Amino acid sequence: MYEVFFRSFNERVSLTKEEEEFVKQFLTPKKLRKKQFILQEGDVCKYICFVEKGALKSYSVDANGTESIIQFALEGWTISDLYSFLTAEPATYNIDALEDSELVLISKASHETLLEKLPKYETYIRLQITGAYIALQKRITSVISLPLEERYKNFIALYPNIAQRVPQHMIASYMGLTPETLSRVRKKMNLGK
Amino acid sequence: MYEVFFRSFNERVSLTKEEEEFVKQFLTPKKLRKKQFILQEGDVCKYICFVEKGALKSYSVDANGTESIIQFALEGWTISDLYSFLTAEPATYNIDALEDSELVLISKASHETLLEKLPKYETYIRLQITGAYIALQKRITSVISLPLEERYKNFIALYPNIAQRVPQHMIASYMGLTPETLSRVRKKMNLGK
DNA sequence: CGATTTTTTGAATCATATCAACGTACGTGG
DNA sequence: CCACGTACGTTGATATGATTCAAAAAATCG
Repeated sequence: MYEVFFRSFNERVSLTKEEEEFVKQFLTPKKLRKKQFILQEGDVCKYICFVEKGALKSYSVDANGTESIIQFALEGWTISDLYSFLTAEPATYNIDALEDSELVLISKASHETLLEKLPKYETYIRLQITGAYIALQKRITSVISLPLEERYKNFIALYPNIAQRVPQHMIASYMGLTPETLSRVRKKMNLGK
Repeated sequence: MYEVFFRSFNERVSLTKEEEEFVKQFLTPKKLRKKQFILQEGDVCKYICFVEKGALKSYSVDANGTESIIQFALEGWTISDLYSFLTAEPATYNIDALEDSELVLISKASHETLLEKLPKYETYIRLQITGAYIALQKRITSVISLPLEERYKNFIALYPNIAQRVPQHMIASYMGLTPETLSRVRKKMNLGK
C-alpha cells in the first residue's frame, strides 16, 4: 500500500523509514470504480488525489453539456481542483475515474499539518507543482503556436501511455477539438500504416 | 529598492527585518530598456526575474518568425523560462521588455542557497508557483472550452491593466489568434460604444 | 509634421465544426 | 456462446469561423 506514492516522493525528496511512517498517518486509501466521481463541480474539493493505480480525468462541462478535459492522471500523477482545495470555494471541475482505480487521498488538514511539520513534504509539493507548471506551460505553447498535427504529435510523444489507454474522443476533448476533427488529422498523418 | 519584491514576499510569508536583510544579499537589481532582451532562445536562463517596475513578455518564435506570447509580466509578477532555469538546458522562450523596466534578479546559486537556508523562501516560491499554476490551468480551460468572445472577455476581466498597456496584436498573440481576428471579435462585441 | 506602428476593413481561401449516417468493436445478459 | 445494445471511430456534405494578403485608416512617437 502506498508504494507508488512513496516511490514518487522518494524520487524527489528521499525519506527515512520513520518519516514514511509519519507521513502514512495522514494518507487515506480510496478505491474508485470506473465512471465514479471523486469530485463534482459545485462541491468543495476536499482532497489532493494521488493515483496509485488506474486513470482519472478532470474536466469542465459547458452550457451545452460538452466536456473539456483539463487533465488526465495515470499512476504516479496527482489530480485535484487545486483552487477549490486551497480556497474552499466550490469546484469548477469534475474528476472521475476512467478505469477502476486506487487513490491516496490527502485532506486539507493533513496537507496543512504536513507542510508545517515536515519540511520535506513542502519540498515534495513544491517540486510536484513546479513540474506540473512547466508541463502546462508547454501545453499552452503548443496550443497557441502549433498546427494541429504538431500538437497531436507532441501529445503522443509526451504521453504515449495515455494515448493507448484512453479513447480517442477524450484526447480530442483534451486538445479542444471535436472527435471528427481529430480523426481526420490522424487520417492525414496516416497513422496505422 | 526592492520594495515591490518584499511587498509581494510579505503578502505571502511575512519576514522580519533581519530576514529581509538576509534575502537582499541574494538579489541583483537590473534595469532594462524597452525592447531589450533578458533571455534569448538558445541561451540558458540564468535568472528568475521579478518585475519591480515596467512590463515584460515571454514568447516563442516559430519557423515563420511568428511570435507566440506565453506570458506577460507587470509589476509584482515573476517571469523566467523555468525549465531552462532549473535544468540548465537551452531556453525555448525569449523574454524582453515592453517598457523600460526595473527587475530584481535571483540567480540559480542564490535560489538554491535561499531554498536551503531560509524555509520561508521555499514557502514563498511554493505559493508563487501554485498561483501561477492555477492561473495557467484557467487559461487552458478557457482556450479549449470557450468561444473567442468569452475568452477575450475573460482576459480583459482578469488582466484589465495588461489590456490597457500592451498593444492589441500582442493580446492576439497571447490568445493564439491573428491581430485581424481579434480586431473583428472586438468589433462584433462592439467595444468602445 | 513626418515616420512608424497599430488597428481596421475587405475579399478569397483554408480549416474546423456540425449534422447525419454507417461500420466496428466490446461487453452484457439471455 | 450468441445476440443485441452501447460506445467508439470514421466518413461525407455543408455551414461556419479563422487566416491570409493587401490596403487604408488611425494612433503614437520623435
